[in-house]
Amino acid sequence: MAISCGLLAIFLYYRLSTVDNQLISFTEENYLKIIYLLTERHNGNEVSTNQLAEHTQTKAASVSDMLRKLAEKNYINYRKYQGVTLTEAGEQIALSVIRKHRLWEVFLVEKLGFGWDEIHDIAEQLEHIDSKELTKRLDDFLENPKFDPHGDPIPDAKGKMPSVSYQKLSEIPLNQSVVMMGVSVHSPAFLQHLDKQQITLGCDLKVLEISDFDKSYGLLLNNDIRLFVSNEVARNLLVQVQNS
Amino acid sequence: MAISCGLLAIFLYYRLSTVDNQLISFTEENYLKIIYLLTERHNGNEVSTNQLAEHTQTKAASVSDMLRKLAEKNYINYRKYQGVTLTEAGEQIALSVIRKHRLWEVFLVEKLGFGWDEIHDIAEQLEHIDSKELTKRLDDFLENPKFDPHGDPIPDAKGKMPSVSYQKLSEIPLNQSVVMMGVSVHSPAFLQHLDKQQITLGCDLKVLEISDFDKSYGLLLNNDIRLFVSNEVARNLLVQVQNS
DNA sequence: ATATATTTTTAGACTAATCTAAAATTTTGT
DNA sequence: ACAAAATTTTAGATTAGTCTAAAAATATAT
Ligand SMILES: [Mn+2]
Ligand SMILES: [Mn+2]
Ligand SMILES: [Mn+2]
Ligand SMILES: [Mn+2]
Repeated sequence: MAISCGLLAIFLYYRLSTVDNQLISFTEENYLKIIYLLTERHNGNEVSTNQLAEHTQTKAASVSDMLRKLAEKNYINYRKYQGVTLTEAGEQIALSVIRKHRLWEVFLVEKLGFGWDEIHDIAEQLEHIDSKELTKRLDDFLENPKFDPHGDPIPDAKGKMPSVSYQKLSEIPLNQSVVMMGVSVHSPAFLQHLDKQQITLGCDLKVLEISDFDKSYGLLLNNDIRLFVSNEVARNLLVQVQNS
Repeated sequence: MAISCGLLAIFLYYRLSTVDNQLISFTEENYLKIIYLLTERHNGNEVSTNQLAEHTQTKAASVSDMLRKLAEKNYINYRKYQGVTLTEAGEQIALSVIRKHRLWEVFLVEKLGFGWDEIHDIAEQLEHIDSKELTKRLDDFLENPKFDPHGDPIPDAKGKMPSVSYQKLSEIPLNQSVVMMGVSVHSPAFLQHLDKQQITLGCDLKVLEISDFDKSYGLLLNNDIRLFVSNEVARNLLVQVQNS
């Protein structure tokens, strides 16, 4: 009985980063991850302080402090009032965190049977577990998945994000058959809404009509079922034309 | 692409405890866990400030501060200068952390193929992941293990620690056949030392002699192999007489 | 029993991450 | 182009967790 033994508890806010042996906190990892994702969403444009405040659930003043600190550590390119982008070092940390987040999400769905709407908050915690060997073995255990349960691509062990070319369903011409590849909103409410209509990753979709009345989309699902989804839904479904 | 969505990042030092909806930090969880394990090791006697300082890798002054705080939250019984024990509330938190630690250790060995000497530090991180549903599903996925890879019992979901009755190999009479059930030291060095001699959980051991020269133990392993282990090793092997 | 040694607590200080309020800068609208 | 609005940064505080040094309490040893 009894755990113990010497180094029983070396915990907390700091761990040795896997990237360049600089100390990095959970908080810093989260900022870098969010900057990466927002930059990606804005096609490479700078991320603003207010945007970061919104996504970190803090105030702009707190973000300014953190940006100064991240800039000192050379994780971000920062000119006051001008927004930020990641440096190469910062991007590598962000990609490592995103890789872990998405691998754990695959684990939660494929191995533990969670629904895709239940996993994000748990992955927010697991993404900070620091062990290169663990990530490697998890990746193998999951058979090296390339996409997470929301269709998001998983960066590889070398920190390279696969490029994907998805389009919004709302931008696809009528009667063009496409495959459902991902979602651009990850809220449980949205994902559960899709579940109810049997819209899942990999399903076949075809826009048959756009209603004059409310701009909702009349779809053919899996060449079989007719259904309507709101314009909002159509704009958040990411699809790809059949690759023949 | 892009994760994001509203509550993307609610992180850090505080989470809602699963036990009684009081906020509890990683640090507090670690103190409670260590108090539990040291109390167990001392057969229910109070744990001292200096012992905690050693095991938390901090100084006695820091421990005193934390003890005041844990006592205010009614997680420990604390009279100044007299050491501490856990309250029922504190014990439940400790057992929840220990349960998660040991379940994750089983996962790392059984599913990811880690050696029993490689898992402790990773489990130190994973034990703080806060999701009752995750723990429940992990437990099922692992087929409800009762012991971790070091032979330590896993507390059940209701927070009850199974009682085990192991003896040190050094206290077993000569020629008594016993089963190897656990280790009382968890250092990688000790575990690797056992690996080299093929001493594993569940193996059969019999003390054939205790050397007059250096008090080392001459053993019969699995009714087959003769080997010597140091007195130190014999005192840290936990065994049980065959339950017929 | 009393002096000495050990352990524990307190006092005062520091860092990371956060906040509010105020000042500085940039953007927008006419 | 310039005033008003919005955004961002700075100033000054707060909290959790830690530290060192000093004081207080307890344990030990003759
Ligand atoms: Mn997610
Ligand atoms: Mn995802
Ligand atoms: Mn362990
Ligand atoms: Mn263990």
